[in-house]
Amino acid sequence: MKIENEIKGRFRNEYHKGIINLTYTVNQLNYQFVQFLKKHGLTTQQYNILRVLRGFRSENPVSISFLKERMLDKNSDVSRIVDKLYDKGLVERKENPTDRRQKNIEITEKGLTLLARMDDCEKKIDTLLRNLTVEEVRELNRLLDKIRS
Amino acid sequence: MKIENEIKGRFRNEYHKGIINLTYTVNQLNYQFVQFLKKHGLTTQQYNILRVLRGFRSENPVSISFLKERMLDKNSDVSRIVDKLYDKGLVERKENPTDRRQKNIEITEKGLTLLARMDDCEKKIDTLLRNLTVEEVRELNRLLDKIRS
DNA sequence: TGTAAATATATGTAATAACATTATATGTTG
DNA sequence: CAACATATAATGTTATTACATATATTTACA
Repeated sequence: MKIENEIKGRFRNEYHKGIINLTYTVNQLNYQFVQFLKKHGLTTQQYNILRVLRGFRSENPVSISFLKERMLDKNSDVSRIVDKLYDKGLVERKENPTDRRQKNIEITEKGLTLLARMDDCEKKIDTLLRNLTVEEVRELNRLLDKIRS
Repeated sequence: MKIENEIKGRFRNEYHKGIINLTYTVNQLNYQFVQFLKKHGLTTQQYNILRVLRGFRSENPVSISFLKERMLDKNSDVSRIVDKLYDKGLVERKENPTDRRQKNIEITEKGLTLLARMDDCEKKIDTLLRNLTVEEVRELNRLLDKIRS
């Protein structure tokens, strides 16, 4: 549906409509995904961190700031998000012996098992934009990159 | 910058990249705007509600649920957002005599004065997508509408 | 070496969001 | 009209976020 009708708004111009449309669409997509993750007892940020940990588990153990760099929101309170995951037994947290300021964070077996059960989440993510053709998604990515350039 | 480099991520496919790119870009745009509004002591939601109230002030007074329908996030806790605006003297809140379940919310003179001082906010909004041409914004809007269709 | 600066993480706190529940009012239907 | 359903807003509660500050460690360098 056109954004004008969905939020019953009045727009000054195409740029104004664009920014509202972006926000509204992302809110809506995010809501779907949050509900999905909730079934597994995770927040979006917790899920993202688990995935990064799995992605790097064969390499060196990673620090809090390493995780932070990979978060969509650079202000994320990774320390406390990891805390939550630790409480659930999904990650291990040890002092880094070579730099005792840092912590080595690793995903546990329990964490890996949970992610495995959640593989449908990834499928879900890839279907959120299913109404677009590949070319359209490519064009969307180009436009988004340009917005931030 | 390309999204791959900004979040140091690895994407399964164009669709996956698209959803991450959307989220990341909106987060970034939103952050800019939040910092901007903060100077005036308002949150995004408070600002949006004030603008709707100004937009409709010549018509009938509006209810909490009317405001809710016009929020980008349909789950917004409008009751308490209006509370904050009321505490600041920016809105008036009266019982609706024809349906006492409802409240009539109106923007005050003080609220209007604040919005007038904030007109640069609207200019700011219209520049957030300045890197795109009008045609590109139009295409962006088309793609976003299609995502939600 | 001693001291200041920088780095990595954790904590405190107040504001906000998410979700369920409650309170009041109105609408509907037998 | 009584009983129940629905609508509207407010409240309670818990978790999360944002931002500032604290603590511990390492680095730089006079």
